[in-house]
Formats: sequence, structure tokens, C-alpha cells
Amino acid sequence: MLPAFTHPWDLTPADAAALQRTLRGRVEIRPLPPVRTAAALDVSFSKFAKELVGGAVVVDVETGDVLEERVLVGSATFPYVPGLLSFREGPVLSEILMRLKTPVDLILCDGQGLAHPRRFGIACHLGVLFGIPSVGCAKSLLCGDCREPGEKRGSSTRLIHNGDVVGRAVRTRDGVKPVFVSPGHLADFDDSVRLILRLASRYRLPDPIRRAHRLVNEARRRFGL
DNA sequence: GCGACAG
DNA sequence: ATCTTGTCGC
Repeated sequence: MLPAFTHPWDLTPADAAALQRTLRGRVEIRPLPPVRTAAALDVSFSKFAKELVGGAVVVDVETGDVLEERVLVGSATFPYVPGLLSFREGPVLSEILMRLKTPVDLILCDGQGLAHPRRFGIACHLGVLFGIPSVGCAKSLLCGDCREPGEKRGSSTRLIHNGDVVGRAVRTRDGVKPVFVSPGHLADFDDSVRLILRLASRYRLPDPIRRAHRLVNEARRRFGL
């Protein structure tokens, strides 16, 4: 029985987790549909103003063109707690996602997906809430262990937590620190890694995420926050 | 009790 | 994440 809600964020954490378990159990992970557009999300935090500046950059995955950009300011109603990032950054990001005009085939998150103590990082959360494929790409580890990937771009190793494979450490550039990729929703490990490598050809982080990062930081400064 | 700990 | 200048290296 799916919970009723008017706004995606009205789902409680338990609802969302139950919903994902249901989906993962009953919905075959079909081949990921063609990903033509991707929305990268990020948040910049103003320490003294106690406000979050969220942003999304929608790109054409094939050409790399920016199709849409959107920023929104929200208050920090929840503290940063490792494992509960969704409840700090989720509200403003979901609000932004609802306001996007461009159809989005993939949500790209700056954080974990499956590689989470409860297997439900922010990438899973947003993907499930919107019913859109999603992938988590984090710069550091929240939980789990892995061996060091080979030094060349494209090499990766499995990320394991409590006996589960929860993601992969992926080298996106020769000799640079790997990123930690994990499925969010409707994408498997190979899908996730393939997408991240496709989007991160020039820098360590996927280009859309870098753009989202710059977008929110510039916006925060423009707003005097 | 101790250490770890996305952004 | 944020607070911050210069600096080491390809």
C-alpha cells in the first residue's frame, strides 16, 4: 500500500524506505531507459545566514549542453548528521525538481545512493520520490570499505558494507582520487558507473555536478548569503 | 567506551 | 559544507 501524499517530501523516512523495498522487490530492474537528460543537484550552505542554496543543472547527456538551471533558497531546518543528509538537503532539492520545466531522465546526486548504512542515501530518496532513475556520486565515503582502484581512468573496485556490495570506487581520471558511485533508483551498478564515467571525462567529478556546484556557490554570493 | 562519519 | 592565501606541481 503506497502512502498518499500531496508533496513528495510528505513521505516519512519509513514510508520512503518501505516504498523502495517494494519497488526493488517487485519491479524488475529493466534495462535503464535511454538517458537523454540528467539533472545534477547540489547545495551551498551559508553558515551565518543558516540558509541553504539549492540548485539544479539539467544537461543534454549526449552533447553536454545546459538545458536548464534553477536555484532556490531554503532554510536549514535540519542539522547535518551523517546518514541523514536527505533531511537537510532533500526538501529544497525536491522543491527544485518539481519546478523544472525540462523532462529529466536521470537525477545525479552529490552524495551516496545505496552506499548508505540503511541502503538509502539521498540519491535513493530523491529517485524513489520522483520515480526517476538516479545515481549517487560522492567525493568521500560514508560507510563500507574497498580496495584502491587501478591508477588509470575507468578502473573500479567494489565497495562493500556488512557483506553487501553497495557501490564502487571509480577512478574517473588517471592518478586522481576515486569517486564513490552507487545506484540510487532504477539503475544497477554498471549503469551507474557507465553514466558517471561518461559524464566525467575531463575532471574528477561529472561535469553536471561541477556546474551545479558552481551554480549554487555563485548564487549564494550574489544573494549576499 | 571507542572510532567513524555523504554534505 | 564553511572559514581562507598562498603555493606546489603538471
